[in-house]
Amino acid sequence: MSTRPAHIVIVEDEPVTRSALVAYLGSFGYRISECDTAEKAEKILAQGTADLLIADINLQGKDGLEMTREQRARSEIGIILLSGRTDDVDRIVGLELGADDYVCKPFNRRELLARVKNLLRRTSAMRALTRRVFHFNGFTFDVASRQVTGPAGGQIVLTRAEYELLRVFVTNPGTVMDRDRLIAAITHRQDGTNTRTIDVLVQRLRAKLGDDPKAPRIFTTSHGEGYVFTAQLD
Amino acid sequence: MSTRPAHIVIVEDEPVTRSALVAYLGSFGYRISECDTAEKAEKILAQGTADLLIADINLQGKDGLEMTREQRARSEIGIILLSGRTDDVDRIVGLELGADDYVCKPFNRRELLARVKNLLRRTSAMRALTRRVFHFNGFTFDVASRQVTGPAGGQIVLTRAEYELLRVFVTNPGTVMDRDRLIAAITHRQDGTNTRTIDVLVQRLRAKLGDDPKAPRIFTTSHGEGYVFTAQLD
DNA sequence: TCCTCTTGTTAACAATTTTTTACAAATAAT
DNA sequence: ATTATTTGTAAAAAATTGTTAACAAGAGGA
Repeated sequence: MSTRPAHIVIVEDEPVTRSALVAYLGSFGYRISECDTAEKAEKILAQGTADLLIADINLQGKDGLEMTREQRARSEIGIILLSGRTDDVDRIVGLELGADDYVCKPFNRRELLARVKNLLRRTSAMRALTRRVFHFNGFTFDVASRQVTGPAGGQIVLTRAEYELLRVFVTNPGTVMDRDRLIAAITHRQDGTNTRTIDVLVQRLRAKLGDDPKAPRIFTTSHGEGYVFTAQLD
Repeated sequence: MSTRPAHIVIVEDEPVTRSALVAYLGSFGYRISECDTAEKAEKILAQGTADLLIADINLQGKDGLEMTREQRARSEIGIILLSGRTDDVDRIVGLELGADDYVCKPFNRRELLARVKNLLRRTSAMRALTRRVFHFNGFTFDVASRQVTGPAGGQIVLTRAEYELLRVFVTNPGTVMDRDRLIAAITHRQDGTNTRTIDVLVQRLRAKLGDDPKAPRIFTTSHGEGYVFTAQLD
């Protein structure tokens, strides 16, 4: 079965270790995104396409433990922590935060690969089942079934692009996202899609959810930057 | 979470370690079955009710590695291996056989508990995928007998291709699958079958299960990509 | 074998969705 | 206030999908 390769995000600020990881795992056909800071990794994770996160526990700025806490709050992505120290406390804290595994450096590549494989087997099954439902301004958005229910209770049918766009917004509330990022999240095409497509899609979402651009409550325009989801999620 | 407690099978021939494990994990509400040999454990595992296997790697007779190999061939149960030695080779072999984790004695109880929790979170999702009878939107789909029963109770007869297609959908809920992948799943031919065949088959499935493409609840079109099964499995 | 029936496949055209284009309206800067 | 830039909207164009119908390939029976 020729299914798409798993997407692994690697966060490691030590260049040697990082490139070794990227090269080794990449050679097994995985799609790899490499980052040197938590912030860059989170941009990629926000798109919701990643299957596995491999993060160093000691990063400049936000560290692997903090990333684990934040990711676990919002997704069921697989998490493997890397650490230079063999510290019992660190390891237990990481695992209790929800990291699936904790590997100490220097690690054996074959062992890491085996752990990656086993974990991906678990998460690929999980991803299909996790049900995520968002509530905002009286609307209900079920990501799995792709259904939106309005305040009055009626079904609101979204097209694929509208659904993808709403999913990106809802999973990144309060974050201004530029058109390029939004396009990357919704398009299935290779070539460069016109950024104005986003404006049209936002307009259609606004029309379907009854949001007025002059007094926006859900999708707010950030002039010169992009759009933000400004509804309160509850 | 008010579901039944997870069922953990512990195989350890050293009485002290075993009773400590049983007492500790049992105190967190798990249902524990304890054994001192692989053979006794397999009798329990054969019932198919277990969620997690914790096995010592060095047992009299059949050992933990052999158990891992055998269990992995037939089920997706979670497996944690225990070992007295800190042996790289043993650990890698265990992981490559499909064990989810490998813990060296003497282990920290809190760490083991964290690993058990994390793994159970993964396997509970997975168990749903190895199901052979699916329920969704009032329908019952028995994969083995190829029978579909409608909400009203009547039998719905599927053709071979329709059955294969429904099986692929139901075993990959929430995953957008392109037409090539769906064709590969339903046809046994090598030559290039027209991808539009899928559209026609999806249409026929929709007709038989009463799904409206304009407001889909079961088979959702992902424009430019393929189709997704978006019914909630329960 | 021939016929009949069922299923799988293809083709054609209608309907829908996505993307582009064009222009009006709004915003920010000079 | 004027200008340039950016966004909102509508409508057309391009791409994709829904639907129907017809044809082909097998299966089973007379």
